[in-house]
Amino acid sequence: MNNVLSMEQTILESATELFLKKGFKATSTTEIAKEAGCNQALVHYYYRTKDRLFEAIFQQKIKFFVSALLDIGKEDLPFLQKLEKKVISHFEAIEADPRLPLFFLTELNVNPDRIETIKHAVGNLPQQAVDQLEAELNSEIEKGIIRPISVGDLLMTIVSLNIMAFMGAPMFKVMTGISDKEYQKFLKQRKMENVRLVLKSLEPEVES
Amino acid sequence: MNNVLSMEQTILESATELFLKKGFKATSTTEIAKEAGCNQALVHYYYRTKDRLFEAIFQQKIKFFVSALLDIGKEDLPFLQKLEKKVISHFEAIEADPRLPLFFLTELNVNPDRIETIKHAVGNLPQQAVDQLEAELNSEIEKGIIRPISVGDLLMTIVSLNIMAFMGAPMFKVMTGISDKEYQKFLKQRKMENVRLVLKSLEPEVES
DNA sequence: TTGTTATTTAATAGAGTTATTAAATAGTAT
DNA sequence: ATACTATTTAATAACTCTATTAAATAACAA
Repeated sequence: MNNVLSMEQTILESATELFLKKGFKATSTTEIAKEAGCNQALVHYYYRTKDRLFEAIFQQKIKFFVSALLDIGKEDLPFLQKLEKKVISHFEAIEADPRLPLFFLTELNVNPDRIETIKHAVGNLPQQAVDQLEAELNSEIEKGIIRPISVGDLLMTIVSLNIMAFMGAPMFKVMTGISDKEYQKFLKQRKMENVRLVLKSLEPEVES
Repeated sequence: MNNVLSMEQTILESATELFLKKGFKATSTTEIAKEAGCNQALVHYYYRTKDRLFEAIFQQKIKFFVSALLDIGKEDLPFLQKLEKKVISHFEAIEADPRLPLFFLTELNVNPDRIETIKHAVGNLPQQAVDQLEAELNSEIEKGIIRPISVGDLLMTIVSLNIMAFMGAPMFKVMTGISDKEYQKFLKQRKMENVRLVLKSLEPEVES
């Protein structure tokens, strides 16, 4: 609880808040300085350019987000139980900062070059995790425990359900007309709903 | 195929492309004019302010998007078949312009006031559609054909799966390392995968 | 206290932004 | 051809933004 942060840190935190809230382009270094309580030139003294400052934050957030999603439970549980845990921890990782998914998607859309930043920040961690999941998945499929499904489809399902539960809030509220409080209630039970959906999606088809 | 659009129309179209690509803040009226092939002042002559121009486009796109999602098949089909059709037409509506969901979410995030624009543009159409779906849903639940589920959960599932299939592309590519071409293949089969997932999610639970 | 380095600020160049105004050009009706 | 209106442009006011530079202040070691 060091309440006396260095100005360099304070600037980083103010910038983080503003970039997450308004995006790269709509945030000015003047604004960041004002928020941090310092002269605008100081922002440039510590981080040289607005873009470098942004990159530092973007990279940090990507690392946090990806590693939160990929720390694979190494426990030796049955596949479906491990998967359940994974869905839950993924959901909770997004819950920890629900602004991140939209932040990444937006900035990647405006400036696709930042994909390189991501690749550099996360390395081949995702690829490894996907490969491992795929191996386990195929093993279960062969055993007939779950229906044939590609690892891409499974991942897309998990990520879609979990991310949109948070990111889709504004749209969802408009469509259904529910209040913030009701949405909080909705979110509380949505985590287990997503688990149920994912597990259901793996059940072998019943021949009709 | 009227190739000779009025300059007013040309400006609107150029602005649409730029706003969709780079967002409100990162697009300048100068750039719009250049793209349209006219003087910058002309943009203001026709639309007065950048914000009014944006609002016109935002409203138009919201109307297109929402109505595409809500034109409920009035055919008298069994519920699950109607639902299947709905999932498919929703998917295809997004496919028609995959940039729209991220566009709405981003601009709504930067400027939450635009929710009013949406409400004004779509009126109570969504509420009506949701109510109707809810009635049909509850009727099927009572009949025991599908498991108890809230209309919110069902809608969230459909919208999540369909939107993220497109919007999540950059993230998905980074995670799995697949190419654009492979992603196109993935998308082709994803539509029916989403239908399967939604229908699966409604199956009554088997008592264990 | 003096010298040295680190932190912070004021000032400003240079570019880009929105929006307005008056003038120029094109189009059309009489 | 003349007058009237619609379209388009040039010019510019008033900002805001990024980045740099030199100067001021604070911190600290000798």
